This record gives sequence, structure tokens and C-alpha cells, in this order.
Amino acid sequence: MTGISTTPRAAACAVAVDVALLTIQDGRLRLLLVEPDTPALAGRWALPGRRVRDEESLDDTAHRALDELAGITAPDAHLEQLRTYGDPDRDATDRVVSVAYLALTPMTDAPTDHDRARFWDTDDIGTSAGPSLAYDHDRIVPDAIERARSKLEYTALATAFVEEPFTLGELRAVYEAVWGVRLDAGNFRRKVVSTRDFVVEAGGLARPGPGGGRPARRYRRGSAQRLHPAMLRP
Amino acid sequence: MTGISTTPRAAACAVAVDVALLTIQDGRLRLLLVEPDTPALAGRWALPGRRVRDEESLDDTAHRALDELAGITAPDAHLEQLRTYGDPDRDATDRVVSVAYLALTPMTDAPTDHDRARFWDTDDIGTSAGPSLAYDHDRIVPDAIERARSKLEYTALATAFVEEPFTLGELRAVYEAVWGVRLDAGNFRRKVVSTRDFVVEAGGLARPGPGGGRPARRYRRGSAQRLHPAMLRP
DNA sequence: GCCTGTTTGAGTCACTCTGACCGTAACTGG
DNA sequence: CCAGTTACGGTCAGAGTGACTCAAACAGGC
Repeated sequence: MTGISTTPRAAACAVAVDVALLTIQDGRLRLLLVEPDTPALAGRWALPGRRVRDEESLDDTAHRALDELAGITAPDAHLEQLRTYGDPDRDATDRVVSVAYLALTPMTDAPTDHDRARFWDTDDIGTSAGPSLAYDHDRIVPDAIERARSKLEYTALATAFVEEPFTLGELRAVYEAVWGVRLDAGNFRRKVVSTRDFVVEAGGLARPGPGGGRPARRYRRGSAQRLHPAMLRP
Repeated sequence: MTGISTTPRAAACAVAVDVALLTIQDGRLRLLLVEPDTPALAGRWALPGRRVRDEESLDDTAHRALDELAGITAPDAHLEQLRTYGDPDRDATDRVVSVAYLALTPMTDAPTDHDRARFWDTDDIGTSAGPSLAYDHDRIVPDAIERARSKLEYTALATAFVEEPFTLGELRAVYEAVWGVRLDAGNFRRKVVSTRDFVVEAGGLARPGPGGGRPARRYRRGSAQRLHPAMLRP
């Protein structure tokens, strides 16, 4: 009786959190996906997601999803709500309202300890070279990528992709990876340095990469949240 | 037994939709609020909200909340998701996850047929002259107002506040009401007219207001969604 | 060591956009 | 008829941007 009375009713209005975690690796924007252990979804990939527990905030659920499904504990990573997907038929079995989150982090965590989680090149998602997505996650993923692209324009969020200290070349590589364009190094420098509190000099120089080049100054994140005026993508 | 077994479990994961409907009246930004019929909330005001039904999309719930609680049926009004509020203790009794919506509409609907619904000046909300808000709606309302202010900058959404045909003076009054500033009429005209497809001329002239003035040309909404470059608030 | 290629950092120039401002047109109310 | 108000068009200086050049400082190959 308890099983009949509680479980179906609860499933009919379940709330879940799905996290689109973006990072940058080898100059490319990558997205974390996991293989659901549901047999009906074999071969498909999904955003890491968990049901919201009683007495658990949505943010906590997002962190728990990343931790339990990919072994990623990034309390300092940027985490923001994306939007909520609640179409009645988005889940084949139950009515699940999903609160989607967007997470940004530097490429440091190795989810290899969880063999059902891996990063995918965002350019491959939606093509034959990429994964096929479960549920309605093919709607959430483009929204997440577009949100990230848009937020780079008018916020200082690009620094969430790099570790401190960083060079302006590394920060420029973030913009180029997320936007998929090439930016003029000189104009980018002028814009970033002239925006108050976007970045602050950390002192010292970074070693050049294998291809050579003049050593670059090192910077840390500044206190600015928004960019005035915005850095518009070409 | 049925009451005990279903209601508490279902309430523990209930999903609701709350709508922040903004409009402009007498040159001021106003917000629709309703008096909940819950005795425990007597004297407080709340955003119109309803529980999400099975087989009902979130957008449908938003429209139903406006209709049932304020008699407003505005299928053409702008409606977009704001964000989802899911703190475990945001509702005193149950765990209710609320998907907040932002709605923008011209001041045409008269919610007077519902005597528990009225528009409040957004400048008064949060002051002694304004209403005291129920639940955590004092968190949602500022987010809604800030979203509207921000969206006017980089989208053509200001036209959602006026009825067609409109004059550039009326459109400028929208920006001035939402942003709470005075804008230079000439510069505003130059910006709006030079932005492709923001507005299109409708032909004819509008009668001047009671204070006189030269008759203004009439315009309709254009096809543009975003403003490039943005119209930044001073 | 020397040359080539690369990246950083700094600067120039033309163009666009913006804010502040001015003048005229066309109406209302007294 | 006059004063006040709004609409519309224009000018001007300053800020911001894209395209570009040049020198500084490194790595790697010969």
C-alpha cells in the first residue's frame, strides 16, 4: 500500500537537476557527458543529473550529480542555473521537471576514475562523430553552449575556464575556443587590460610554449563581474 | 489514509509556476500581484502562481495562473522563463520548487474583475508604501525587474510594452519607466531608427497629447530580436 | 652562433558609435 | 497671438573598435 501510494504519485512530479559542465581542453570547448546505467538508454549519453532530495537545495543537487556520476568535486567552479525543462513528454516514463545548470571549470579534473563519464568536443555533438543524447538533452546542450558564448560577451566569466595565474594568451584562447573564432591579440589585450578589474597583474612571467615566443605576464582574476562595454563576438 | 499517503509525499516534490507580469502605466513600471486566499497569508501579496498539472507544460501553467488568478488572457504577451527557486525552506509548509516566469504586456487588461488582483508600482515594492510579499517572492521580484531592465538593453523587447501602432515617444517612455532615467529624445530616435528591423514605419501620424507637441509618426514592431550594438542604460 | 618562426607588448590610423547640444517644425492651451 | 511642449533633423567632440605595423623576447633548426 505504501509503495502504491507514494512512489507513482511522487514520480509524477519529480524534480531533477542536470548539469552541463563545460571546460576547455587543447583549445576546444568540451562538454562532460555520462552513460546512463538504464538499459533502455544503452549507447546514449546524458548530462549528469540526479533527482532532488528532500531538504537539498538545487545547487547541492548539481554538485552531487557531478560528484557521484563523474567524480568531480569542484566547489569553486562557476555554477549557474540555465533554465528548467518541463515538457510533459520529455521523459518517456515519468513526468520529470529538470532544472538544468551550467558549470564552467578549468581543465583539471580527470573523470577517468569514472569510466562512464568523459568529455566530448562540443563541435562533434550533433554530428555522426559525436554522441547521441538521451532524453531531451539535445535541447539543453545547445542552450548551455549559447549561454556560455553569450556570457563571455558581457561578463568576466572567461576567467572561470583558466587556472590562476594565467596569461592573456590563455584567456584569449578561451574566447577563441568558446566562440570558434580567431581574435586579434593586440586588440584583445587592449580591451582586457583597459577594462577595470577584469584582470590584475600577478607579477612574474610565464614560460613560452614549445613554439617559442616572448614570455607573457601573469594575471589573476579581478573583482569585475560585468564588462562595460561588452566584448562583442565578431 | 489516502490523504495521508498521497498529499504529503506529493507536496514534498511539488512544482509550481509563479508569474511576474510587468506592465507600464502612467509612465511607471508596475507589477501584478494577487492576495492569496490562504488565511495564514492574510495581508500579504504574492505573484500569481499555480501548481503544475500532469500533462501540462510549464508555459501552460503560467498562462493558467494569469487567467485564473487575475482574469488576464494574453496569449500574445511576451512570456519567458526567469529562473527556478527551489530552496528547501522557501515555503513554510511543503517543499515547493517554483519555476518563475517573466511576462511583459501593454497596459490593456483590467484585472479589476478579480478584486484580489491589482498592479503595484515597482518603486513602492519593498517600501512601507508597498505590499509585503509572501513566500520568497521578495527574492523573485527583484530578479524579474532586473531581467526586464537588462533585456531592454540588448533585445527589442521594449516593444512588448506598447500597443501597435506606437510612437517613438511612447517607446522611449518604456525605457524611461523601466530604467528609471530620462533619455535624450534625439539620441534615442537615432538609435532606434538606425537599428535595422527594430521598428518599421506604419504610416500616418499620432495625435499629440494634452500638452501639445508636434504629431509623431507611427511605428510597428520590426522583425529584429536582438539589438546590435546594444542600447546601454546610462 | 645565426636565422626563422612565434608570441608578447605597444602603438597608429580610420571608422563607428555615443552623449551633449542646437535649431526648426508642428501641435495645444491660454 | 504667444508660450510651452514634443517631434525630427543635424552638428560636434570623445570613446571604442578593427586592421595594421613594429620591436622585444623566446624556441628550434642549421
